[in-house]
Amino acid sequence: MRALATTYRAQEAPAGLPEPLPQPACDDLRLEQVLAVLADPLRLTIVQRLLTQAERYDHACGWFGLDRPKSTLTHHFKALREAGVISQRQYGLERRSRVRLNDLNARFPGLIDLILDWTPAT
Amino acid sequence: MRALATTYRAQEAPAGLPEPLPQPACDDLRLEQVLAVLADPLRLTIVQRLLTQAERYDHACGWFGLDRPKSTLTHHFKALREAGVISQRQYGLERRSRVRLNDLNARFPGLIDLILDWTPAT
DNA sequence: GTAGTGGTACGAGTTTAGTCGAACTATGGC
DNA sequence: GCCATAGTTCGACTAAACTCGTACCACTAC
Repeated sequence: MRALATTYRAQEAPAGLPEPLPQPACDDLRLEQVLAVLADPLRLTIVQRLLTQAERYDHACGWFGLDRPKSTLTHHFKALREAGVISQRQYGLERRSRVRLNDLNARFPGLIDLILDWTPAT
Repeated sequence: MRALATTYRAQEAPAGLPEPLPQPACDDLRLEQVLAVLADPLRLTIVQRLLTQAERYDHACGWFGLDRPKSTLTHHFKALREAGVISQRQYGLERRSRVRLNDLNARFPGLIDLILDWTPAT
């Protein structure tokens, strides 16, 4: 599965998109915070699915089909965004997420491969 | 600093050493647990120092010069060992630690480089 | 207008993690 | 035996995190 990390295209945001919600700059990403936010299985699932199954540009949190209340999902997506792992843009009603691939590869090379190789506990 | 990860010799334990304290097998290492245990700055410091400054085989926890009570250090070393990041052997009075380099590189390639590249927050 | 949708914000309950003091064990030197 | 040393274990406190219900907001369709 690791080959995906390198073949996964570093998607550039098309022009005219909504601005991303507030997020830490690439230089401000902290390894300990990124690790902490990825230590949760649910968040690891979210990021892995974004990496492997996001065909289009990005996805709203309903797309993941996670069986949790909305307030729980909001909590986890916010944690991922505040740690700098994902960015989110507002599209009318929906708030769509994508992995900050370029920034993560620049700051923490190899991290994406670790996420791709992960398999949830049985 | 990243070059160290590949040049760092994968030390084999000499024969006749004390057995390691109980620790998870290589195949049982869980990424989410390893990330959780590395999300703490103090533990990240411990592992990084073991990787970069351990000249001999391994080191007791007093060697690190960490300004914390012994019970706190015991807690963190135990967390690292139970997550599979370090192994510990009893040498008379001392309990010496080393990073499980071979196992970590086998299961989570690239992780060691992330630890080596880390710089503590100012 | 109303209703439905995608999501946030707040707050509470529960759990987990970090910190540390005090008491304890085990080893080695004398 | 005594004493110092290296570390553990226990318990308590505190802080943080996860979960989730409720209320709320913004937008769209009708």
